[in-house]
Order: sequence, then C-alpha cells, then structure tokens
Amino acid sequence: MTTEADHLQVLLVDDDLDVLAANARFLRVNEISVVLAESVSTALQRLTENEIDVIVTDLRMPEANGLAFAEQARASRPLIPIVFFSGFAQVPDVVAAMKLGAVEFLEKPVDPDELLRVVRSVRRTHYGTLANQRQVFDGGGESFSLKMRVLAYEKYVIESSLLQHNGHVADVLNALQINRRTLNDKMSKLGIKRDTLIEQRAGSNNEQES
Amino acid sequence: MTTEADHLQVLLVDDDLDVLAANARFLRVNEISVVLAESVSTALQRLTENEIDVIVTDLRMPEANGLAFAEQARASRPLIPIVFFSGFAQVPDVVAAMKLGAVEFLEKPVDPDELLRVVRSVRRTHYGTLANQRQVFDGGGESFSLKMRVLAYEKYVIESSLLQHNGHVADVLNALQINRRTLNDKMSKLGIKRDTLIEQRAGSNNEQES
DNA sequence: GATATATCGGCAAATTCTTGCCTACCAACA
DNA sequence: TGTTGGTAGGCAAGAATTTGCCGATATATC
Repeated sequence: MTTEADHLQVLLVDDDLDVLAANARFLRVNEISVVLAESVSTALQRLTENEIDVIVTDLRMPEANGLAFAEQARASRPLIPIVFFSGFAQVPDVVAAMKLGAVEFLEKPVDPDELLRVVRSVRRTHYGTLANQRQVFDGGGESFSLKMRVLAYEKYVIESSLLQHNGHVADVLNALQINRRTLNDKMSKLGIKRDTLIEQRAGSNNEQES
Repeated sequence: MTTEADHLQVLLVDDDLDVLAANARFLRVNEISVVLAESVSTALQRLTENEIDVIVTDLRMPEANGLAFAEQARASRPLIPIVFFSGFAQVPDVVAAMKLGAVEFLEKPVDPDELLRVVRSVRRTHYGTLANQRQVFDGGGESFSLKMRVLAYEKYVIESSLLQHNGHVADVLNALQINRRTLNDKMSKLGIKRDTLIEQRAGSNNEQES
C-alpha cells in the first residue's frame, strides 16, 4: 500500500501539443509522472485507466471546455484536485472554476516553476498516507457521530499540515493559527505522533529534496 | 428575532459613496435590508452591531483592501458568505478571493439585477451549495485556520444530515448522536437555518433550476 | 377549544478546551 | 562545556461548550 505512496501522477490536459509536451517534460524532469491528454474525451479515458492524483487542464479547448471536463471528472473522482490554466481568462471563468473546487487558476503562459510548486503543494495538502482516515469524515460515514467525524477531520487536517511542513511544528502552528499547547494536546488526544509521521514519509521517500 | 425569518440583511461596503447609495437603494426596493459602510473599519464595526447575513464588498478600497477586510470579518463570523466586486480585477485577485471562500465575484460596474440575484441566491442556497462549502474544508483551504476548517466541516455534516432527513431534527439528533440543545446552538452559530434549507430543497424540485 | 408532537430559546451547572508560564529534553554547534 | 533553537509536558486560571430543565410557539388532530 505504501509502496508508491509519494509517487505523484498528474493528468495534463491541453489541446496545444507543444505546450503539452513542454510542460510534461518539465514535470517529469522534476520527478513527477505525467499522463497526457490532448482532448477532453481522451482525458476522461486516461482518468479511468490511471491512478491520477491531480488534474491540470486548460480551460479553453475546442471539443468541450475545461469546466465541462472538470464536472465530468468529478463524477468519478469527486475530490480530485484540479488546477486550471488559461490565457485571456475572464473573471466569470475563474469564478466558475473556483466554484467547481479548483485548487488554483494559473494564467497562460504558465510559468513552469509555478506549475511545479502548485502540483507539489497539492500533493502535500490533499494526499499522503491519509486516504484511510479520509473515508471516515468524507462522504460515506453516515453511521458516525458528529463528534467522531469532526475529530477524524481534525486529525486529518493536522496530519496533512504536519506532512506539508515536514514535521516542522512551528510552521503548523502558524498555518493552522493555533496555540502550541493546544496543538500538542490535540495531537496527543488524537494519537498523532510527529516522529512516526515523518519517519514514514521519509521511508517511503528514499529520495528527498529538502 | 424570529419575526424576520426570511428577512435578509446585507452589509454593503464600498468607498464610492454614489455607488454605495445606488446599490443600497436598489436592494432596499427589492425588500432586502442593507447596512452601509464606506470603509473597512466602519464595516467591521457594523458587523458587530447588526445581524448581518451576507457581506458585499468592493475589493479595492483606500484604507485596506477587501481581502484583508474579509479576513478580519471572518474572525468574528467564520463562515459568513462574502461577495466581492471590483473593476479591473486580475486573475490572482479573483483566485485569492475565492480561496478565501467568496461566494461570488462580480465585475464593476455591478449590474443591479445581477447583484440582487446573487444576494438572493445566497439566501436561497443558504451560504452556497454543499459542494461549495466542501471547498473550504477540503483541499483548497491552506489559508484557513484549523478552527475555521473544522467549523466548515461541522456545518457541512449537519446540513447534509438535515437534508438527508428532510429537516427532521429528531432524526438528525439520533444520527449524529448529539444533544438537541447542542445541535440548536451549533446551528445558530454556524448560521444553519432549518426552514430555509428545506424550503430551498423543496423549491428546487418543481421550480426551475436557476 | 383541547391535546399531542416537534421545534426552539433562556438559564445555570458541569465539563471540557484553551492558553500562558515554567520546566525539561534533545540536537547542533561554538 | 555552554549556548541556542525547536519541541514536549505539568499545572492552573480563564473561556467556551455541553447538557438538563423549564417554558414558549407552531402545527396538526381529536
């Protein structure tokens, strides 16, 4: 289960093949695997074939626009993070995209470093080894009490934040705007062990960048 | 208190007094009560004095911009729906606003009918769709405090349960294993209005879509 | 009208959570 | 060895939440 825990797979959708190839190359150089799609229909197909973690899509495409694609994508992957990019974006487009739950909206031409930053931050925020807990508070759990679901969610947020900040507690304090003493208490109550979390992450991540 | 159950109160913030007055007049004609503020500090003041349901604010203002205002406003009203408007909005502004949990982002000059529609829809859909709230507690919100994210999640769970049980509070109590008094308090604090929630759901069944 | 059912709010006691202060531990390093 | 930076836990006061009890209101039903 943890064999490919940190292996991030991006679905990159763009009808402009040159841009598509360039962005893909850049991401791959930075150790992110990329699945390509040059149309909405292909993208939907790829989405079912691969274990996609993030969708990065152009907003304007000939066949159907990115918003429509995002809606269809969400049908099968309700919580998948989606990053849009577009040139000449109108405000209503951006608003619509964000309402659809877009994680970011980048302007074309996309700055590769920015793209990389966003994709990586998505990884840290949304995924991790946390998929299990997620199920408790996400959708399904009709049978759990409110308190339990809230606790599960709280745990998820804290663990995410810890991972995101490499176990650096001071940063978590700042990001979550919480008192240190309170965070310590919560972690202890929720059974979050900073060291274990980081070890795991380091272990599955024999390659490191920081 | 309950005499004005469906009575919607809007806090309208704009440093341009002419626009402010014009919009206020239009909203009032349409049976929406309006509280005015021409600066951020005034707005924060008004927010504490009145029972505001929605904030409609300009993004660009001399004293402090709308985003900063929104952040401060959320300190006292964590989940209050905020509508931004602005001329010359840049994509990053819009993205930032939406990430902050904005309900809508309108372009200046604001079409009065559009404004009315948005304000009313806020009432109708009661602080946005569930999917929208999801965005707050799900991935997007790196910038939200733990407390805020937990509240958003709690709200989402409660609203879901209410809808699922047709507004039958007793069933929700049972499903969520929570004390009635506690649920009532939470609903009031989170701005969940059972009646509105159910009305809207009933309305959307036979009525048009939007 | 009565009566039953379901919801909501005020109040206060009991409980839990939050936070500041102080101490302690550990690792890096001068 | 001593200092610095980052983290964790004990403790107690202060703040907030939870909950039981009471009554109020609204809508059906008899």
